[in-house]
Parts: sequence; C-alpha cells; structure tokens
Amino acid sequence: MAEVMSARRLHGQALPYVVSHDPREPCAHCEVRGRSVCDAIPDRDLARLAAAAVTRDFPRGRVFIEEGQPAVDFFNMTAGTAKLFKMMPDGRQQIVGFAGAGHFLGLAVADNYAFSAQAVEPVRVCRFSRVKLQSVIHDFPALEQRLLETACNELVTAQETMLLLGRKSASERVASFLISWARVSGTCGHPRDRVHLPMTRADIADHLGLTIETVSRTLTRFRNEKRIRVNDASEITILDRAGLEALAAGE
Amino acid sequence: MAEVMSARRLHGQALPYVVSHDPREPCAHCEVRGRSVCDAIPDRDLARLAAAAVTRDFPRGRVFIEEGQPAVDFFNMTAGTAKLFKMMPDGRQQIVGFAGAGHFLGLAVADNYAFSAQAVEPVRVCRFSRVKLQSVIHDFPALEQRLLETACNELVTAQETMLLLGRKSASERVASFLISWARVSGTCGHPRDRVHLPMTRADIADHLGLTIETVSRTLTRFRNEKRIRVNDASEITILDRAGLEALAAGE
DNA sequence: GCGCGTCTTTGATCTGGATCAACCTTCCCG
DNA sequence: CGGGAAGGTTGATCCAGATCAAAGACGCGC
Repeated sequence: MAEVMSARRLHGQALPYVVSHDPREPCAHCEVRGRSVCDAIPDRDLARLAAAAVTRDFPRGRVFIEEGQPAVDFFNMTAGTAKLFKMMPDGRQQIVGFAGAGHFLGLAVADNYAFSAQAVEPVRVCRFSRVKLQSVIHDFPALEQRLLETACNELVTAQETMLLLGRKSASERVASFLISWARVSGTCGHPRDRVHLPMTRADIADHLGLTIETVSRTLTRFRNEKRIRVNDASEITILDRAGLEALAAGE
Repeated sequence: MAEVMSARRLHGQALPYVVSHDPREPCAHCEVRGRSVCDAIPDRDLARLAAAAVTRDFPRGRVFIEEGQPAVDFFNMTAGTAKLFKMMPDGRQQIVGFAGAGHFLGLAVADNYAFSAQAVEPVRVCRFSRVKLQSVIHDFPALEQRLLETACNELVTAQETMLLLGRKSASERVASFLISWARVSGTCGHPRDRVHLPMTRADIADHLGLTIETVSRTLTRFRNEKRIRVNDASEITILDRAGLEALAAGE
C-alpha cells in the first residue's frame, strides 16, 4: 500500500500513485476509502459521493487552507502529507497536526477555518463543497456517525499533544513524536521501524514547541545512544523502540 | 442564571440551585438544557431522555472519571466546575480543560476514558449509561449532529490550547487564560469583568504548562500594571481587557 | 478565638532549552 | 559540474521560567 511512497525519495514532483482507475467511478477504486470517512457510504451510492467530490493536486509548499478564511470546502486527503498549523501575528507557528492519506480536513462547525494547511510533500485531495457534503450527510446518517468518531479520535490526539506540550521535556517530546509518527505513517496502522519524515526539522520543532536546534541535538543524542539510526535527513530507523516508548511515556 | 453562583463565595458544600423542580420531569426544567446537547431533543420526547439519565452530586475534590477506565458512562454537567486532566507516571499533570455547566463529558469513541475528571467545586451531573445514550442517539439523529458540533468546538479550543502551550510566553498564557475563562464562565457566553476562579493556582499552572510560582508572579505583575484587580485569591476583576486581549493574541 | 493545614506570595538561585553564530550537506538548476 | 539557496548540525552564550526556600493569608474544625 503506502510502501510505494518511501521506496525512493520522491522529493517533490510526481505523486506516487493514481487515485482513480476509472474516471467515472473514482470513489469505488479509491485506495484510501477504507481508511477514510467515505467507507460510511454503501457501494451502490458511491456515485452520489463521487458527484460531490473533485480531485485536486497540490505541490510541496502550497497552502491550500488558510486560517480565518470562510470554510467553503472540506477535503479528504488521498495522498501525501500536509501540516496543519496556527500562526501568531509575529510569525510564531504551532503545527497542531500532520495529516496523511485518509485524513478528513475541515472538521469545524464554525464558518471559518480554524487552522491553515500546507503540503509538506505533494498532496492529492478530494474536495467537497460544504453544501454538497451537507446534503450527502443528510442522506447518509452513517457518515455523520463516522465524522463524530473521527472528531473524537482527533480530540484524543489533541489531548495527548497538550500533555506533550505542557509537561514533557525536549527528549520526551521527540521520542513521543517518533513513536507516534511511526505508528500513524506505517502501513495501515502497523508500526514500522524505518520511518520516513517528509517534514523539515523546523516543522517538527513547530509541532513539538521546540527550536530546530533542540530537535537536531536531540536526534543526534538518540543516535549516539543507539536508540535510532539516521539514514538521511528525512529517514530514520528506530533501533530501540522499547526505550523510546518508555521515554515518551515519561518513565 | 449563573449569577446566582458567584454572588457570594460558597466555598464548598451546598450546590447553589436545584436542577429539577419536578422529579417526574427533570429535563423539562433543566437550567442548562439550552446550553447543552440536550436541546437537540424535542420537548415532547424529554421523558425519553430523562429516563436514561440519573442526577449525581460530587463534592469538591472528587474524581468522577478516571483515565484509562472503561467508558461505561457519559456525563452532562449541570452545575459546578470540573478539571479534565491527564497524568504521567511520575505525577506530572496536564489539565486539558475545565468543564462548566452544560459541558458534555466523555466524548470518546474508544472504550476507555482518555482523561480523568475531578470536581474543583461542588458538581452536579446527569449521568447516562453508554448503551442508553446510544439508543437515544439512534432515535434522535439531531442529537448526533449536536454532539458532532460539540466535538468540533472542543477541537478548535484544543488547537488554541496547543498554540498557547507550544508557542506563547508565560504572560501571554495567563492573559489568554483570563480572557477565555471570563468568556466561558460569563453568563451565557457574555464576558464579565469580575471573574471567579474556582480552581487553584496549581490547577491554572497545570493547565498552562507553567508552575504555581510563575502563575502567581504573573498575576502580581498584571496587578502592578493595573491590568487586573485581585479581589481575593479566587476572584479577579479585569481592568484592561483590551490590553490583556492584545497580550493574549501575541501582539 | 485558636491552631493547623492548605493555598498563595515573594525572594534567591539554577538550568533546560532558546538564541546567536558558524559551518556543513544536499539538491537544484543553469 | 559549479554555484547558490535551503535545510541541517554543532558550538558558545544567555535568559525565561523552574526549582528551592520561607514566610504570609485564608478557611475550617474544635
């Protein structure tokens, strides 16, 4: 599945796979359907869903959701990774999460987006207009249930991030990040020891409430302690998972 | 409405008002219904809701939800204030939020609670068993929509807290907390300048990722700068709202 | 009204991570 | 293949907030 993505560094241009095999039935062949809210729609009604969606590609660096703008569209990520962030007037930035394939973006009742989204590697999304999605929800209550489930899961993740940001030390933060990114970016939730990090050190720092320098120094220390191997800037291998997990938990 | 609560310091024992006037129709007379998810249920079906709920009182200090325990019940706060927190093995604590009247607790799809809840002043709740609530949801899809709305709002709040914890200075954190608590604890969302703080300095510190001493020093500084008046340990008056708001936003 | 425990404030000192400053490495792109 | 920009590492120094310490202030039970 997602294996395709990390075999070689595809630093930018081409998306690693096509999402729809048959342009008339895009949702039926969607690789991420099983991992996304869309699996709440029964097969026979997929055309209905497909009619409401438009596929869009964004290159690395493209901001495709801007905090504060009217929330006219919702997005379902089908490939790539985006960072979701809030920014302060003086440029300080907090990345509230990274979104990968299957992630639903725009969960907000309010009329404006609560965060911005930027592709950290080439991204493909399904875009739904707010009104069309609402009509699909109206016809398929199971989709609303699925969205509630998704929102609750994100809430749990957010609470873990608050614990991290409020109470963990720098090395506990980096260990927590490596473990959780390995879990979430692994194939279908199965953790892998080779972990691809499509985001920069600055992004990791802005997610963990640290500076670039501290992230870099902490990774170097983990390397010296034989907890990880740094294959190159954007790929590490976890050598001592148990140790990192213990550190992440604060034991 | 909530005015009753703060007129005098009721430091502990008695709850400030009764929730149900007629024990046979508790939900129909519930003071917090308009502010809670329960207003998704039409009047004529309130008996159905009431049958699924049990009223419970908890004294100050009582932990009524324990992180990690099976999530068998959901709660709707009808009076008082609770802190919602996660704890690390060595005792470090992060308060992920404070819940007041109208707040729905237990939004979690998972089988276990993601955080603990403790009353910081006497609390009254409506308790629903998971299964009963699910059957009510099944019959009233509007309730599910209301829960999704609630979850999304909490997600937005959580993202703001992440920005606070990851990137704001101590004084920006305290200013943000005062402004947002004034908003949320004010009557029906209207901010007031006299703000009652039922939680201790330790709780505020554990919410803001600071220490007791830093919170105390920052409040003293705000007092010296004439931004606030400290009426007593648990009540302050906002004197310079605009200044605090600007500080909170990081301008 | 007294004594005790809890909460809060204030002061002195310390330190983890930020900041400042090079330098190195990779990857474009012409 | 050479030059420049962006990203990453490493070292030296600094400082906001933590930690340590002690002394009020309040509230409660007797």
